Amino acid sequence: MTIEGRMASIHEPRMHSMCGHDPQEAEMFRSILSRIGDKWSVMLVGMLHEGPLRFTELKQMTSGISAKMLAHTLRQLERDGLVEREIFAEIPPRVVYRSTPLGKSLAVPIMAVAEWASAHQAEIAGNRDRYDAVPDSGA
Amino acid sequence: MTIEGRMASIHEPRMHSMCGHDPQEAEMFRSILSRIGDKWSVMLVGMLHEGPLRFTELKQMTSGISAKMLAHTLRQLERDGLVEREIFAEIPPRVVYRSTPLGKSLAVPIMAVAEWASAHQAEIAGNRDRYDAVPDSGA
DNA sequence: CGGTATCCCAGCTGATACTG
DNA sequence: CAGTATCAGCTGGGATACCG
Repeated sequence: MTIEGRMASIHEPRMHSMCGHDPQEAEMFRSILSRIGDKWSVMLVGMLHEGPLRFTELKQMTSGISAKMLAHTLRQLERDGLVEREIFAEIPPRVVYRSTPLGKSLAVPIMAVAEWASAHQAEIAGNRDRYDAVPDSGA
Repeated sequence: MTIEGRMASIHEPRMHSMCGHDPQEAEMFRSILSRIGDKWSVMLVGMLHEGPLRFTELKQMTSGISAKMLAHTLRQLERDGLVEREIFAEIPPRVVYRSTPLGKSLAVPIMAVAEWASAHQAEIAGNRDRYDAVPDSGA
């Protein structure tokens, strides 16, 4: 093994070592990634990272989401321990969602990915257009 | 606004400002996130970040993936400009996939998320078990 | 080896209507 | 306000068979 190889193995995380172990761990790993990547989770974690919000506020900020999916996604995030739900016994009812410490810790790498997506969306849109326009690269 | 609040607004990215602008940009943003979060993309980007691999190697390393989904996911990543495909006109055929600079740039935040997932999988598994076991938090 | 074509089902998602 | 219930459509993704 080269010096560079050894240094890489010390400093850089390796994807293979994260998901290759046993099938159960790999499934857990993937289930977390797919939770992160589903249609609304990232956006909701990002929203709640900035402060607690109620159901309707989240619905208004997250344009396009239906009440059903908002409730469903929040239940998933709550199940994973990423958000907390607080119900106020009032009329009209008030429910506030807030990020847990675990949720906040996820928000850090999440926001890095979101920043990447934001920074490269024009480039990716261009790549997609070029790919879709050309039947194959050589012709 | 507090000092902390002002510093946060300068230094921290805000999710709302990334996806709230116009619907088209928001859709692009979400399409990138869902690409990142789909069942296999993250794993493949991670694998290829460590070096070029051929189709069969990827298939073997990424346990559980079908040929169909491997091909499909690689096409998507190629379309986005995240991976490159090189075909060698040999018998038997050989096709090598490698990460592009754009793909490598994505690998950085991707690996951070993957590390987070790896580090917290036990905690999340525990949270899920507890959530599933208890009908409601008070009872 | 490195795919594609086809079939098929589970589950995600939206729309609508209803409730405490 | 903050949901749930139900129906229905679409898509993701696996199994299998086949091709260059």
